Order: sequence, then C-alpha cells, then structure tokens
Amino acid sequence: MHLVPADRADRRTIDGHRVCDAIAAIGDPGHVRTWSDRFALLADPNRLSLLLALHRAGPLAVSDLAIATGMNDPAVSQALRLLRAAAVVAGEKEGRVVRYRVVDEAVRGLLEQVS
Amino acid sequence: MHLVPADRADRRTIDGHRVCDAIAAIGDPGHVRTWSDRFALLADPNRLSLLLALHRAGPLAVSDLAIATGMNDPAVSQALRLLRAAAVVAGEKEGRVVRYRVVDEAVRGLLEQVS
DNA sequence: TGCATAGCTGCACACCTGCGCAGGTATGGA
DNA sequence: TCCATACCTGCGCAGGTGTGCAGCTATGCA
Repeated sequence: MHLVPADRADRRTIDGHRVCDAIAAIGDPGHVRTWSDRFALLADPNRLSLLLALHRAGPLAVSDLAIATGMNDPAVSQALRLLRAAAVVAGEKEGRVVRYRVVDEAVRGLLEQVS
Repeated sequence: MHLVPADRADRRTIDGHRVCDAIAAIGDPGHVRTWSDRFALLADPNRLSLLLALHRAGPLAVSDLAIATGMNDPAVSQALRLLRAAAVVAGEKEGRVVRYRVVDEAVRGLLEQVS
C-alpha cells in the first residue's frame, strides 16, 4: 500500500504503515470538509442553544427563541439564516410567524450526544 | 413554570409554554459552552483530519501526521498544542518521538459519528 | 386606512483564528 | 564533538466571524 501522495513520498516516516492507515482513515477530503463545516455550525454557543431548543422543545418562532436564549431578534434571525443556508433547519410560515425545526439528520445525531 | 429570567419576563411570547421548554432544553449555559468549545475543536478540516487519523490509526508521531495530512510540521504541532491544552489528545514521548492519542471520551464519540 | 408586531437585511466594527516563516530546544547517532 | 532529526515556539499577516445598530418589508387587527 503506497497511499502517500507523490509530492511527499520522499519524506522520512517513523511508522510507515501507520501513515498509510492514517491516510485511509482520513478518507475523502471533501467528506472531512463536510463534517468540519457541520461542527463549525455547532461551535457557537448561541447557535448551539438555538439548535438544542429546537431539537428538544419542538418548532419555535424567532422571537420566542430570542426570549429563551437571551439573544436579540436580529441575532437570532441571522443565526437561523446561516443554519437555513446549510439546510440544518427549515422554517414554516404561519401568518406572520415563522416556526423553525431541525431537519438535518446528522446534526440531530450530534445534538443527541450533547447530554 | 416561569423559567423566563426577570429581565425579559415582560416580552410577549408566541408559544409561552414552549419558551419554558426551550429554556429547560438549553439547560446550563456553562454546559452549552463546554460543548460548543468541543465542536469548535472539530470545526477545522486539518484538526479533524488529525483526530480522525489518531482515532482510527492509533498513536502517531507529529511528522507522520504531517505526511498523512499534507500539513507542514509547525502547523501539526500548533494544532496538537491546542488539542492538548483542551485535554482532547495526549502525547507520549519515546526518545525524540512523541506519539499522540485521542484521550477525550466525548470527542471519541463524536468521531465515531463521522462515518 | 392606520398602526403595532414578526421577521429580515445591510453595514461597520472589533475580534479571533489559521498559517507560514524563521528560529530555538532536545534527542540520538557518527 | 558535530550534525541531523523531531518537535516546539513566537511573530505577523490575511481572512473569516459574531454582534449591534438602524432601517426595511410584510402580516394582522381595529
């Protein structure tokens, strides 16, 4: 198994076989990127609070989320815009109220781990 | 149940009971902070690659990690310093080689979810 | 129609973060 | 002793990110 790319094949390794294992373990860079982006969305306390609230308390409106988290409305709105652009949450409009839900299965799995 | 803090108790709610549910769902702010910090450590593609390699391919030295990920040595070293400061990884010195391992159980759980 | 509410957007600011470069320390072999 | 290796650190730059403020649109009710 020679998984080391050509541009760094000449560099000395310490545990050569484990380097190949590591390269195999990392896998597709695009896949890693997808997950690091996912983690980045949960890396902000405000966004994480919003997601926990939506995940455990069901669909909630923007202003209710603002009250529950202590954020002000525009901050909630912008955070939700980011999460919506990443297809992590989705909003359903009812009159002038928009209720949001967590729709990304992978993110739901991560939120479950937050005990 | 009146979980809404006094400084925002006067604001009008849309689904009052769900606001309380949400506040209960979010729980301790310190706890949320702990998890968002954890997620932040996994939110960088390079750090995530390092952690995946360490988690799945066993203890690895800095230079081997650099070869496996395509980073250069100082970048790996700095990333590991951050992860070590957060008690996510630990290094064991053998002569002039330091082999790192993932020691944080919660992070291991998250890495397991990265399929 | 007039008005309050719910939500969204743009902008500017300060802040943080990752990275490469250069250089330093410590270990082991010739 | 001399040197190569393995790793670490400090510094500065570029780029991204969160936040508050002000103002906008749209819906519903009197």
